[in-house]
Amino acid sequence: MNKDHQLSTDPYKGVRDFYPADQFIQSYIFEHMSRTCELFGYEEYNASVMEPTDLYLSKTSSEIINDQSYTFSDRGERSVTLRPEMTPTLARMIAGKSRDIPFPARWYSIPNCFRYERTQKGRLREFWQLNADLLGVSSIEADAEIIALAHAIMRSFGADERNFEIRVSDRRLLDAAYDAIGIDADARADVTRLLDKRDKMEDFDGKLAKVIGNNAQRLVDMLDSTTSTAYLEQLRSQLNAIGVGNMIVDTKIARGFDYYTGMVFEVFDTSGENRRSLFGGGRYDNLTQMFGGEAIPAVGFGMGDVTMRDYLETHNLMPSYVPTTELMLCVVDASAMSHATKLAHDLRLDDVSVAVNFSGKKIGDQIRQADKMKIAYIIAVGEQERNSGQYTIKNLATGHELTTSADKIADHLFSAMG
RNA sequence: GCGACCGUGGUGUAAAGGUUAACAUCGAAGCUUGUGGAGCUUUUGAUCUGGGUUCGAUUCCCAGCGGCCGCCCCA
Repeated sequence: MNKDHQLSTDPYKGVRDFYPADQFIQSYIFEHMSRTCELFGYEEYNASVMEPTDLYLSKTSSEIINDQSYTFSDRGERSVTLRPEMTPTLARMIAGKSRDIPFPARWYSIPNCFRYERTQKGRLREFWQLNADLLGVSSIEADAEIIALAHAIMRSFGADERNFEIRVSDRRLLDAAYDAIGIDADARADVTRLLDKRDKMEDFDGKLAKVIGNNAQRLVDMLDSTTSTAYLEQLRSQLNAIGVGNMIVDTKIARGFDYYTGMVFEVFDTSGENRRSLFGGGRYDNLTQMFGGEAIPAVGFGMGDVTMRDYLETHNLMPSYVPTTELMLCVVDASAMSHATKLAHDLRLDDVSVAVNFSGKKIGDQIRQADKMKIAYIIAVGEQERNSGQYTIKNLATGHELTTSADKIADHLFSAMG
């Protein structure tokens, strides 16, 4: 080992280590996402984190792929990109087997994605993002289901409807206004991006005027005069019928991306200080066309782990750590070690998660260690137990003890002894 | 890519242009050779990196790196 250069224990810039307590939170978030998706009939899929760079070129601006992605050449001089998002991968997979997939298809995945950019609150270089998509149908019921799914996941985390709201709009509103005013195709993407940031931007009017001149005021007036549409009201009524009561129409919601074609939505944190956007999605009916086949209508959303973790912290919804290890066998002296490992083996056959303490430390230290690891139960194993066949289960939280024979230990643990 | 603030043991804090960088906590050992949470004793362990100013820099200055926050961007 080179003495001049001490290896750092820090993770790479912008990515996280997940120590057991962190991974517990991560798993908690993933499990609620997965479980809720599956309750709605969504099937899980996955893919490699590496994609050919070409996949992102047609759909994405060159600045983004050049400056904000992890792109490198492999040994065969192919250009490879670590996926910055999942949707192109999904479109690729769907288009590749479109004849074999029964539509409508309901798919979800929780991939990690990479973006090479400056880190800040809620934004890291590696994040995980639930992607849930409903493909092959363009009906309003599909739009409603996607929003209801997003709502159900928030509820599964314990979020109250008062603590978040679902702002919904429709890209067709924008397109109609663009048509009416005669904004040319080149300017539309820029105008949409401006509109998307309208509330948080300074001098919005000035910047808009720069792009479309004196049509700016007409456009703003036209959009502001539209408070809702028949479609959005129908969507609201469908959502009400399936338990979603916090949808609001907000025609200022645009979403930054060009590929949306219909309903768009964004979920906001409504807690006092930061009423920020948590995640969102919408309908994109043309995306699979880039693979040359027919267009497959689709609607979906992406929900990031970093933002959700922040939300859970803000609203005191973080779960407390519970280790999967239920029991630690504390070995009183070295001569009892083989007896303890045999007992552990038998308990595992009875489905008990059990660890044997190999430390050789004093029994008190072993108990302290089990307590620090938040393990619920310990059994001291020594000469007494070996001779008598009787074991004392101790609950570390309450201090209660219960003595029983080896074959009854599992039953007692599962019947939630105090 | 731009800007603000920050960088002292594993963690949280303190101090000072000049003797041995302090406190708490955690870790290790013991008081206590079969039962944890308290107490006491002992003990390991730190000034991000490089350059400059200076007799002397961990402290001041510059750069880099890292953190955090904002902007840009957000596929």
